[in-house]
Amino acid sequence: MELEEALAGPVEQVAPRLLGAFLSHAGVTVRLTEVEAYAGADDPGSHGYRGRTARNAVMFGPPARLYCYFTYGMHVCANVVAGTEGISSGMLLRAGEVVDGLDLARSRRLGSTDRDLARGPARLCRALDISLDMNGTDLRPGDPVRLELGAPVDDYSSGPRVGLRGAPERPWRFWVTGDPTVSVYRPAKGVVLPSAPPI
DNA sequence: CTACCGATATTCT
DNA sequence: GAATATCGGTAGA
Repeated sequence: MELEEALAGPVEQVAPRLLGAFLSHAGVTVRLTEVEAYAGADDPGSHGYRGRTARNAVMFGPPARLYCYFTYGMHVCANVVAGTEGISSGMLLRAGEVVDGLDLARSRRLGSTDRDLARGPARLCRALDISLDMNGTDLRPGDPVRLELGAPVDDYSSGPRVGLRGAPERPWRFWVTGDPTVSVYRPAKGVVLPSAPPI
């Protein structure tokens, strides 16, 4: 119940609360260092923008569940659903630091340095062995994928989301300031920023 | 470090 | 047919 309460607010306010939280699955635990918020019918960048489909249905469900999707023909990305049931939302888990199960994570990401094990949304899913089968599963203790909030991280930054052509002005990407495991900023093809990338 | 490119499923136009 | 909430490889500075 505690987790649902913490995730009940507006997604752009809840998202920073995920920084420093611990996500565990299949023997690996990651400390989240970077997330992005997506919400509602007025957010063109969100999968829920054009209404409910088979893929995004979980975004419209109750909070504290996992929304997994398949993209670019080969990658799985994971979100935590927040807000209120009936209004689509999701917080994309973009990056984290492996704090437990290091050897397992390495074996799933052969050739990667430790820093890059979960540096990126699809990499994070591979390090944790999160697959599409986990779409819609609960995140409470005792469930296969567990999310535990840590102490709130005060020193975080925000900026435009990665890889979107629509609504780049919404600074709904949040990351732990200065953390080396935060993923590199890759703007969408054709998007030019007015100035240097945010720090 | 940055820049480009190919792989490739699902969704949307 | 085109775009996409991406990654890993290679090339070059």
